[in-house]
Amino acid sequence: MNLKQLSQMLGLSQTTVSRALNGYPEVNRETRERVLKAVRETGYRPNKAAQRLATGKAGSIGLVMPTSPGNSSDVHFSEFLTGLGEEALRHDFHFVLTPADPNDEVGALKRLAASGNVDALFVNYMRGHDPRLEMLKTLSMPFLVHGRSIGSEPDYPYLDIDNEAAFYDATKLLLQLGHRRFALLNGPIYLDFAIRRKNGVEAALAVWGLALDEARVSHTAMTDEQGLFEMERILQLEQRPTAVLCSSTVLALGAVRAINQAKLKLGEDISLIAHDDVLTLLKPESFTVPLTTTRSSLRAAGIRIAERLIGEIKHSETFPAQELWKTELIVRASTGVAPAD
Amino acid sequence: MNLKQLSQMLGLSQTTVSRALNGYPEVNRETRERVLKAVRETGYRPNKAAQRLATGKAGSIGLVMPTSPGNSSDVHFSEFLTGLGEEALRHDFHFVLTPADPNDEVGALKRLAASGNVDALFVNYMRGHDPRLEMLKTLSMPFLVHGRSIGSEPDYPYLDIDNEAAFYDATKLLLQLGHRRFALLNGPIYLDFAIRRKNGVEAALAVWGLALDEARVSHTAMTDEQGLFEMERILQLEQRPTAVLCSSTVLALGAVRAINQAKLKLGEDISLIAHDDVLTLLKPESFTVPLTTTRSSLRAAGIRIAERLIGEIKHSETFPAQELWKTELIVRASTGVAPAD
DNA sequence: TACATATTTGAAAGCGCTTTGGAAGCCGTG
DNA sequence: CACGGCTTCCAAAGCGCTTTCAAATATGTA
Repeated sequence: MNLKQLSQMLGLSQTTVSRALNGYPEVNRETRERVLKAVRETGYRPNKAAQRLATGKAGSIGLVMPTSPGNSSDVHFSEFLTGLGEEALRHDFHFVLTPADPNDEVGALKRLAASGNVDALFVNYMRGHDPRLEMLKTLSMPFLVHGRSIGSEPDYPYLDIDNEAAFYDATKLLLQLGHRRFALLNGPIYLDFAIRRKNGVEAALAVWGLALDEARVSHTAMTDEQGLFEMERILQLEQRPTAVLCSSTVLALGAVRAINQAKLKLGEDISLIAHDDVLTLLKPESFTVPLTTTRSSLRAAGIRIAERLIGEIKHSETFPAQELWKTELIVRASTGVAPAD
Repeated sequence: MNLKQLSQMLGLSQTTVSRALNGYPEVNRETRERVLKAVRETGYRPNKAAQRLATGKAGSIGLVMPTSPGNSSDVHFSEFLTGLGEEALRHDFHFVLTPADPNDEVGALKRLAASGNVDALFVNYMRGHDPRLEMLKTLSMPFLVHGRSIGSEPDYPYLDIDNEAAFYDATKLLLQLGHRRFALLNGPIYLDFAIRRKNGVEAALAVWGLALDEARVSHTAMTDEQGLFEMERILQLEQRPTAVLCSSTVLALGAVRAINQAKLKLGEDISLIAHDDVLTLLKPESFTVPLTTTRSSLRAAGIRIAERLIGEIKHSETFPAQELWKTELIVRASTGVAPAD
């Protein structure tokens, strides 16, 4: 069933049917309803390739699948993708995926753009001074960055959360509770968000005239295993910290296990604040001791990013190029007054 | 730059240029070379949408991204995808991805097929009597299954490894070494491969007149954390097993940790065989005690599946509909003679 | 009533490619 | 020389949609 057949069936021209379907105003209400009814009955679906050829729009967003160790296929990425997918589905968009050699992400992106299969690009897992940015700017294809790239001119469209403020505030809370010795379980140091979070912690400490002890900082993949491992290590240091900041609830999962194994009481002997991406599988409120968190939904970010990209493609809408979301500091039982020395 | 311009530039017809590019035989060698040279110089890339409209081939494979807990975004899936991607890249194919609600995988698949964006479908993470099969069969679009679905008529095209034989052989080896008490750390029981692997173990035990004690079996997500957890549990049972079979080296990672923590010697006090998907990040030979494994490369499976699907789409080649790969039993230090009681 | 203005529809021209159905030129053969 | 058969090329007809331009009808105004 194609447009021609459908329009003949209805005794209308292809023009009118096409217009009715695409929501143009200049078609009579009755006619439009008649068309929509027929579509429902026949199950007609416009041919994408034809649409694409006619409009030049592909109806899809390209993304390069990260396959490098440390960020590949982790639970955060999948949570984000779910959001992206939800919104895309709503607009009948889809993703085109290229799994790429981590050493050739720029090339993969370039090929994806040249393939003519996508009309917008999306990148994430930004690094400091990320080389992909330069390339994207030369491309004359809409793109959107999730996160930012410290060290690069911020003249590109992005959606990011205010990582620095989040960790600044979290640290400040802990400082106010009397904590003076801090640990930080962070993501890979080459990633932008990790850099900013660390900056946030350091900035808050500086206000109190304190510095972050590098020995109590870890930069690892964001898995619970790493969390366990690093927390165990840090707890064995002399002068163990009384406060811990975690870049993810996944890391916190391991960290909490280490804390329990060390027979320390969370929220009493040691306080912990984690960043909560609102993962479906891991809720900070359902930890034995509910976790204080800085919260920002990764899925919501996915939805928003899809919304922006699709809007740009469809109606060449312009969105604020740069969005910086505030995180929410939610205090639960894992933070308490610092223990007396 | 489009075909028309290119052909005018060359003083040829579009027909000839198109034929030259697509490798048709009825074009003079000189002419073809002239065309190819011009393509290289101008950087001409045929418009995909137009090709697709003209040929009806989309040049892409659809897949539904599993987002359900337990199989979402795990390291196995990403390894497989890398293989798929490698081969696809070679043929200028790409994937179209739909993240789906785990309760509506059938619907997602259907929409993907109807979208006209793909010309073949791929499914994996097969379950017993998988409902997706019925749907795929009605679709008149090539598809390929990774794995099989026990309980369904095996009349669909698939690529699978012989899970039953793999675990049969592994168990047999252990039996021959004198082991009599077995544990099995398996994947989720609703997944086909888990069912078959368990069957393999039981079949081998039956030959010796033994049965698998359900208390020593676990069905969990294939993470190292679960491996650790379950192995700890099993080691605390009275009459602990002397031999362990793991459905993945990832599970084995945790299991080995539990074994070490229990101060047991791998390959002496307790033997272990894991199934090795040849993950880039986790090599059984680099465990402290190298692991005996049943090996079959997940990435190779990805490559083969892409090859088959793309071949079918491009040249309507027909491949053997059903392939069952044998796994390789590789003996290393983690298996030894059963300890005297 | 006549004319201007909305409102609604349609014919036809693409979008950039593939492919069908010839046709031109060349060769060898009888 | 005439003819069939190759080889090599081309004109033109789609593929199924969108969109421009124009026409037809309905509505309002003087």
